[in-house]
Amino acid sequence: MDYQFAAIEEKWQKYWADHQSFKAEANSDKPKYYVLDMFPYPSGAGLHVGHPLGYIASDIFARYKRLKGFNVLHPMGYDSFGLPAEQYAIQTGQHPAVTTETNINTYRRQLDQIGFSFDWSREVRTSEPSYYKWTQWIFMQLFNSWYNLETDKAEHISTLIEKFNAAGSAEIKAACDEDTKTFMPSDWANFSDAEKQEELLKYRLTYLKESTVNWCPALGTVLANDEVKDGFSERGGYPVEQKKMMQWSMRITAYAERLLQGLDTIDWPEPMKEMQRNWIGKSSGASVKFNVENSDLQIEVFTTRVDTIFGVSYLVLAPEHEWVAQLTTPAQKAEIENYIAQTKKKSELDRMADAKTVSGAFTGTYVVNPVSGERVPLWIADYVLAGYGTGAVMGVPSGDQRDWLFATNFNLPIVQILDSQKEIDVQADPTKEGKYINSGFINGMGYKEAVAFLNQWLEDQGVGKAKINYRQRDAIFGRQRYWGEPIPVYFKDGLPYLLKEEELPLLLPEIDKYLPTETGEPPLGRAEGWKYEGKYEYELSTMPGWAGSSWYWYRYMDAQNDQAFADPKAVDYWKDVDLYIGGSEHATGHLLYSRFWNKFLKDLGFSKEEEPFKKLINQGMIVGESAFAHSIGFNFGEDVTQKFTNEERESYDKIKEKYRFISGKYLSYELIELLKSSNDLEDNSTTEKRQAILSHFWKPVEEDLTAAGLKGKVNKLSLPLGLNFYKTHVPIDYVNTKNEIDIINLEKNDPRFNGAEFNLNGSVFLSSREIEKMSKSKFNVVNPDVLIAQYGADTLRMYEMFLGPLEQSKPWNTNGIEGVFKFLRKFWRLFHNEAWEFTVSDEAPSKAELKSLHKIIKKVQEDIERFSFNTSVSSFMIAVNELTDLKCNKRAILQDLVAVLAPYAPHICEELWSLLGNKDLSTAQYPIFNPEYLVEDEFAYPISINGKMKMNLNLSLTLEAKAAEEAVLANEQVQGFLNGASPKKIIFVKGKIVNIVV
RNA sequence: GCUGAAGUGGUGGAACUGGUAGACACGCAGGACUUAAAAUCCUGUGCCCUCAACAGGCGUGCGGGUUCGAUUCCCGCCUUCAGUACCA
Repeated sequence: MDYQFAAIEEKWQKYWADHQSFKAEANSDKPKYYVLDMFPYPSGAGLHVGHPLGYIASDIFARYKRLKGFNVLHPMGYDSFGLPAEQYAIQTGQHPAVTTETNINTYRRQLDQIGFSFDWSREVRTSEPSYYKWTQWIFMQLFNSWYNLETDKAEHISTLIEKFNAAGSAEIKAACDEDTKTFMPSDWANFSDAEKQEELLKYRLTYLKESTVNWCPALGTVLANDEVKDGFSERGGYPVEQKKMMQWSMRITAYAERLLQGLDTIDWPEPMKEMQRNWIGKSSGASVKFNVENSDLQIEVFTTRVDTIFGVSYLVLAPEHEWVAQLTTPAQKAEIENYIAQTKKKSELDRMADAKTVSGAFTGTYVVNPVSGERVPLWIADYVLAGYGTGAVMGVPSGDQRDWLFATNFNLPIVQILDSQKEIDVQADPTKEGKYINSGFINGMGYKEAVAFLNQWLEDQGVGKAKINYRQRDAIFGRQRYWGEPIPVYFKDGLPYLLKEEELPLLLPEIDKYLPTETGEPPLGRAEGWKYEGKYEYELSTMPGWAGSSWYWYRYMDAQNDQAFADPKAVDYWKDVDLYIGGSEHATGHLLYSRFWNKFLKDLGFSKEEEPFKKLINQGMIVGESAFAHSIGFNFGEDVTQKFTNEERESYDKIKEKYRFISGKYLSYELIELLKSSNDLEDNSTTEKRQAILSHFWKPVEEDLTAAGLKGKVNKLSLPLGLNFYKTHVPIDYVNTKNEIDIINLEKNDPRFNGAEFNLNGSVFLSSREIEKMSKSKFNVVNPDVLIAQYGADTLRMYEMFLGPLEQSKPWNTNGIEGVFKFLRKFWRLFHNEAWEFTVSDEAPSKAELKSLHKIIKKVQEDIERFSFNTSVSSFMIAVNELTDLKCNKRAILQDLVAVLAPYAPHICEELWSLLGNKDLSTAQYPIFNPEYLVEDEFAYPISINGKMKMNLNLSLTLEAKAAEEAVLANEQVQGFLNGASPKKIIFVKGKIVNIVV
């Protein structure tokens, strides 16, 4: 039979499901290997061809590892809490759980038909109570923990209480809030329960605190820093503002250093690591305290250039700094208040766009430089951020360009501090070279010496010390939304208390609608009678999207367990993820939070590995090729010498508006280009063509104008100035590879184009193309279902791999898919005779056949190990082409070839494998590569003269340099190329090249 | 601005440690089969000069350098993409 992909694929997908072919067990003599995909959010749109790219790669890898004798865990699940289902619920009243279930079913159907080797018995869904019970449980562990800086790990909160009981708080070294109290053991004993809880909250790894958050009014919720891009929400693109709110936070900053250090131990793409490093933003410097004149206050600043401290000519506070009001003198009060008001008006975006303009206001107060005793003015300016460092900086104009601009703008002194600084009257010179001048007791020192000396001096004087600062902030954990994990907390006397472990899961209550309450509380405030023990308020925020995804790889290890998030034995066996494939957009979100929770779980002894994902590969995004139909419209002016009556004016404006965009009439793209082309340097025929098009469109305008009695009072503007160009997305299904639009069907089937007129004469109608992200609204989504129906899953899998390197982002087009399909048919035909009957021979293979086979065994093995899937597809084609030329149908060759191809095209390979008389591929092994078959006695050496390749010459591979040189020079053709010139030198690289230098 | 990645035929891309640039595939052109089309098969296909062959010249973003030899290494520049941005 011919290659019947549909029947074959259905058959084997059923077989795999029935036989649980890919079920992994946590006990095996084989070494373990854990291949993980980033689990999807099941959106309503279903899968497009870009989604499976990473899944196909990981599936090939998983199947390959099984053939190589590994016990492979390759699971899949759904990150099923999220915003779209909730917004759909707000619009339609449909419960998010229902929408989610429907979407998951679509995803599952689509995933199944691609033939993935997932162990579905381990499926997880983050929105299932049996799953989020353990997300809540982890939250509770975090609440019950503090970070001990002495042991450098998280510990149970009870060890902190013991320390309070034994020695009070003075000696505690913890990652905690800044406003912790200093107290003696006796004080602690006398604290009321509420006071104790309040104090402990400042140490817990998840805590409630008044903090400045990113508030998104349109979504009605707060967002984490990584969910905000350029002042807009990542999802939905709504504006985000800063707001002070009581919020749950995760003390991820406690782990900043370990998150940074861990990056050096994992095999991740360098850009990913770099993004995380930037996000953590470690900088080392010093903190210095400046005394405020006529006050007890000390302003602490953080600087990375403590060596420049003698060059300080002013200090700046962030406008939001809490001391601004009390440090402003009465004389300056109005100015400062005015400046703060102005700053507040600016949105985050304005502030960023405004980066180059210098602004600020003087408080009237002076502070004292602790090293020089000099008094310098205290300013406020919005270039200082309240959220970073201490919200106060010292200004050193000679060494920092921003400080230089500020000083220049406000006439503050610019003091040179290093003898090597140049042209500081033109711009700042941030050099660290040279010796210090004008710098008191560090004069004459070099950079390193000065920093060490100053840090010590500041510490001795008690006015500062060396300090390491991180940009990363604690992660805001609460979301004012419905469709998320409820936080297992209730409030008693305004203080948060955890539920008991046995009370988990705290189920998401039913509510009447999915909007905030009338009093502005989160949607959970609508749940009637939803109270702990019938009287205490539950926390009304839910967890953020990243909560459920920050530990899910552990759940796959033991997905059904209701006693623990996973059996410790399973965790001990599977340990960590060996290969993780997913998009790079999760660099500072999911991947960072997951590393954080993993380290925490390890500290508490629930897992063993410091890092969860040993190797990470980012698949590139597949983007779409949108198509556009173009239309035009007119702008026209009026004859200024003739005045309009009111009536005329009115009808003129109407006509003007009507023809600004001429709807329902489209022009083929080459005509649009013609219209856009300039008047210069063109022949008359173009001008004529253009005039013809335009007069066609202008005719109705003229008629309308005449009817309104406006003829002669209106000017056609010169072209192309007077034209407007418009483009409309056309569904790409109606556009062929030559960019021709099927206008008949488009007009019939797409309501937007009903009754539309295309072109002037019904000729071929061209669209233009643009590369855009695939999305429904751009009508450029390619659905894998269609391709699978046409070519089968094996072709789709191989084609997606053939498209290019996995990591590279690339536009999708279906141009080459025929080639891959033809390859699979050709492969199928190797096993069949002319009449499409399955025929293989048991003859011994020839040397050439063995060579082809072992070349591909070696190549594919190497390619998969370095994730170069596209190159192995080419190699398969070469192998099959070679074997076809050799007319090879020998079992000894073909059986091994099937095993090598199986990870890429599993269905066709299972079929052939069983036709060859074997059980199924789960019993197969990857063929052993034998280098003997590739040994050659001869090699066609490229002979080059002065590095230019001239010819090939067959030489024995046993020849060494001397003999080879002689043989080359003895060759007539070589002599011909040399043309009498005598070689100066001959380079001979065995098995590679001969180069003759003349 | 900073950080990172990348620029190769008409197109997607290959060349893994400096050693035959353009594998494999698409597209295109020509041919076979066919009444015809589709499908299939065969041949050619980087550019330039040439009727053509032989031969030659030019070619991996641009300009230099190192080397017997550079897509690969070094220096400078240009372009594109991604991330990030008043971070003190």
